[in-house]
Amino acid sequence: MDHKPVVTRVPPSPTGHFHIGTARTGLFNYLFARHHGGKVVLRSEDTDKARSTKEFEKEIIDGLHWLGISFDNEDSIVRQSERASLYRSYLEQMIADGNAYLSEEESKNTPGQMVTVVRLKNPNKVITFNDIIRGDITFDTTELGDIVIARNLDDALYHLTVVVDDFEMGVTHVLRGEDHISNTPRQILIQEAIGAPRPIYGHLPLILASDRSKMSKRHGAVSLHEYQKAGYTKEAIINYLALLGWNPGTDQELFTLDELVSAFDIHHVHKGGAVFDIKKFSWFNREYLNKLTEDEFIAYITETFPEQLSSLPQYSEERRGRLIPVIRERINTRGEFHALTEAGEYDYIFDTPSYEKETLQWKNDPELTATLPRLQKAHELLSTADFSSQESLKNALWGYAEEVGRGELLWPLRVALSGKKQSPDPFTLAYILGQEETLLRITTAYGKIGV
RNA sequence: GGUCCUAUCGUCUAACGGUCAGGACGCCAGGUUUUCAUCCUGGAAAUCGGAGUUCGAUUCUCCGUAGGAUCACCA
Repeated sequence: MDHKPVVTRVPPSPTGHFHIGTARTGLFNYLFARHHGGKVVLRSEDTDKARSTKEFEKEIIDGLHWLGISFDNEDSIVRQSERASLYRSYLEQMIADGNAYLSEEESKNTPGQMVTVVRLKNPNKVITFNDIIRGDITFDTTELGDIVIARNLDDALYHLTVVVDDFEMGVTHVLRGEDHISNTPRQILIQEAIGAPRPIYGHLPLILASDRSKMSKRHGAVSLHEYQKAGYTKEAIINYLALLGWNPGTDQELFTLDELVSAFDIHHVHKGGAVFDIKKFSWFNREYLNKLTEDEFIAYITETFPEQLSSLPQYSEERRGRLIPVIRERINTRGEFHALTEAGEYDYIFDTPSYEKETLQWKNDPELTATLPRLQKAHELLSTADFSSQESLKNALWGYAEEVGRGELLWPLRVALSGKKQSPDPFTLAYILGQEETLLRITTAYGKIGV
């Protein structure tokens, strides 16, 4: 029975690439707000002038948009770097009220230099706040001391800006990473000092690396861009991220963003951290790739790296086009597609394969020459076959294959066409290669066997 | 180390105090027209430990243990 409309916020700090964890926290704020018919506001926490950049800010905002996460202040995104005078007025009021004071001391950043920082006058009390995910959490703030809330009147620090902005922007629910739990008591102290109401807090479990520590660069890819580049679709990313630390209470696993909005229930958020499992993530990606039409799939493959297809020789557009669906069947991501073609896995489609003639021998045959008549018969059948589809080719050969033995015919035929022991089935191969090349390779095969 | 948080298959997770502890990913086996892949079927796989409350604890309480987060003039 919430009477106040819900307002959540996503406050990235543009001091680095768009972290996957930031994306998830943003997603949860979005889902919660939209589920309750409320608002989500975006705020750039760029008070650290030394580390914040416009480029990072753009990357993060673009990333959020790419994922489909929209905000209610799209045209007036709040930048803390532009609100110094607002923070100054709060600082002055706090000092006037005796809740903060100017303190002249040696700079921690540049030792030897004296500076005048603003410190909060800590009332030294025990604070208990209710976390919608974890229940009551109690801290004794005494040990915090008089925390520094601004480098000077015009240079406010994180804790102050967060509290002021959440208040000014009417934020009702603060959903953030578990790593902020210990920041909460000091922010509550500031709230009380400026007379701001306490929002409802909810601390989300962290995304963990496989060693169960907070996922960071040293564990590998952490930025959204890296996954985007590897070919993870936004649908898969949203879906997988939503299910890390949250469950719908049913067995459903595949969700669109809109479905997540209606299914989202903050009470189904877990307390323990969740290990990021790239295997399951890839499975989600594959699920979404499977929904693509062939044209969409080709667009997907060439989306960010048109040159990826160039690892497949250009000279045979036709074979390339027929090969793509075959590769599609065995990849989860664009990156895997790239790896396969780069590794030359399908070179035999474009270049005459080289192989030892012994490879042509079917395991049940006593000697290699046994395959000779079958290849000749296959050649004969294929000379008049309809090459317009895999099915028609299968029809052309199947009767004979049944008669002489499937493996007896199909095995040498595969090797003749691919030069490999592992490949798509011969019908598919023949279809991709086309009649002329198919017949040529069969001829080459029995030429190898010689007589 | 102080403070805080957490604890169900390898991983993500489900289970009004009463279930054969369920699902998914992955893995293994078998099958689906010859190999790989796909697909289908099946299988192995978990309640951190110890007390207590209770007729009955995965579930509630306490104590351990383990893991994590955080201890800035970063955010």
